[in-house]
Amino acid sequence: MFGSREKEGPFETQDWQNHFLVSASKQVVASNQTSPEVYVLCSGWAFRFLQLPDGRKQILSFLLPGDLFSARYLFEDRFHFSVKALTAIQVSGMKRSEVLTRVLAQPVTAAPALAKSCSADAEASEKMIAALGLCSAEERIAYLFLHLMRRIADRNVIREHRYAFPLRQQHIAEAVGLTAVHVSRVLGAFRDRGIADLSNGVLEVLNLRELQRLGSLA
Amino acid sequence: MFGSREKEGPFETQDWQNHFLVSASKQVVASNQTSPEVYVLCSGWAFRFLQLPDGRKQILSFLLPGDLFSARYLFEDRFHFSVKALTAIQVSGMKRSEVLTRVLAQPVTAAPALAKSCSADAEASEKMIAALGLCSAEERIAYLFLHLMRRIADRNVIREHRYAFPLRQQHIAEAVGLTAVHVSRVLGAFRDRGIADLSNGVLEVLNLRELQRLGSLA
DNA sequence: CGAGGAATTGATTTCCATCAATGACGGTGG
DNA sequence: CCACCGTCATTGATGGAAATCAATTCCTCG
Repeated sequence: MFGSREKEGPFETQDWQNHFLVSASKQVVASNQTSPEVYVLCSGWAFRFLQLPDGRKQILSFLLPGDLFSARYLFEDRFHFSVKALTAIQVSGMKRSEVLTRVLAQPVTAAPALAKSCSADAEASEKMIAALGLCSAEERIAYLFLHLMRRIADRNVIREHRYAFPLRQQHIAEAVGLTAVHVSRVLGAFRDRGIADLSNGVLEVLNLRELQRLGSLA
Repeated sequence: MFGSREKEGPFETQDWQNHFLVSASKQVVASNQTSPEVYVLCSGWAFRFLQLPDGRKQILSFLLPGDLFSARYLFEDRFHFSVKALTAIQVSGMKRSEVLTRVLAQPVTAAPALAKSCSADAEASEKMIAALGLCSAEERIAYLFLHLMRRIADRNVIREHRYAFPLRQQHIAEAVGLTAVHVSRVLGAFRDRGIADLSNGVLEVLNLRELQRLGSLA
């Protein structure tokens, strides 16, 4: 595992902590893999996904800086998904046993924080189920944009409705259950209708109201 | 809330515990509702769902006897989904504060159990995302059948590949993102091809291999 | 017996997939 | 510097899976 990760000496600061770099498009963890560490994404974008034996791939969620790969893996050592770097990323791995000891020593403060993280993940998953089960192509893509915009805005200051957005159309397709060709058509329609423009890794929102009307799910 | 639940005297055994009955098709909790209690399904089937303002409805999961409405709601008092009884059911409500106190008093034993429950929920949600994003109508329905069969088999002894299965075709449709009409056609095809027969609330599996080939997702 | 929900079946339409060709870049090496 | 290449995006033509519309049958239950 981590076959192609690039370790850097200066990051090895503690025996229970472990930083490394992964370049864009490289896989970070594989489904079914076990690991004595839990991971946090420190910089860049990544995504979690499932892959079927026949090659079909479903992106489950995108990971942004600060995200745990998944909060629930504090108590489980086998991954049930794979993770791939979207951009070049920095990852921090921490010994599970160490983290667990610290968490269990402070249950009253740690438990709600963990629960909150799990709960947010679960809520996002369930909203995605609704989007996939109920919504049209346009609605799904609008939903994905709004969901990611909110998460980005929670971390960064956004100017002029412009968001750094390193997704290829193929990633959007794999996240919302469409083909890349159809994603291209929908994005073209969004541009033509003055709703949003995703080009060159930047998402520019031209008509937030309309985007919300399509993708709010609320 | 619980506007139409039927409370029964004999069940009021403790001040922090609270049993009641809900008849088929009645809603048990509403999205956005808060509650000082956490709930366990004691008998019958129910389902969790999201509903959009325009009326579209997505079933998130089915609840079987023994299921918590959702493990993560130990730490949160606002539901992010609604629950409806599929059959007549018995529900047990327990004071959240009471349960929480007991859990936090025994973090080393309770935390992994809770985590396991959350993890199972999350894994199921993510597999459903993959099914909706990647699979055909036949594959999705086969997946739903296999998933529920496994959960039923964990609780009951199953004879001759026959499972009590109180779902209407409309429920299947709302769970896997299809219309009831199309579900009818697929179920008809399953019968014609000797794969499975769902009639009168009983699912009979005629060719498990083929059902697994369609719906295993593995 | 009649009423209403559930399932089935047929006809048609719609949305998205598929197949295929082209253009726009950005890097690479001669 | 520019020909070459691979990746990504776009666009058109066609096909297919599931939705929609509509009619009929089958139950169950009052």
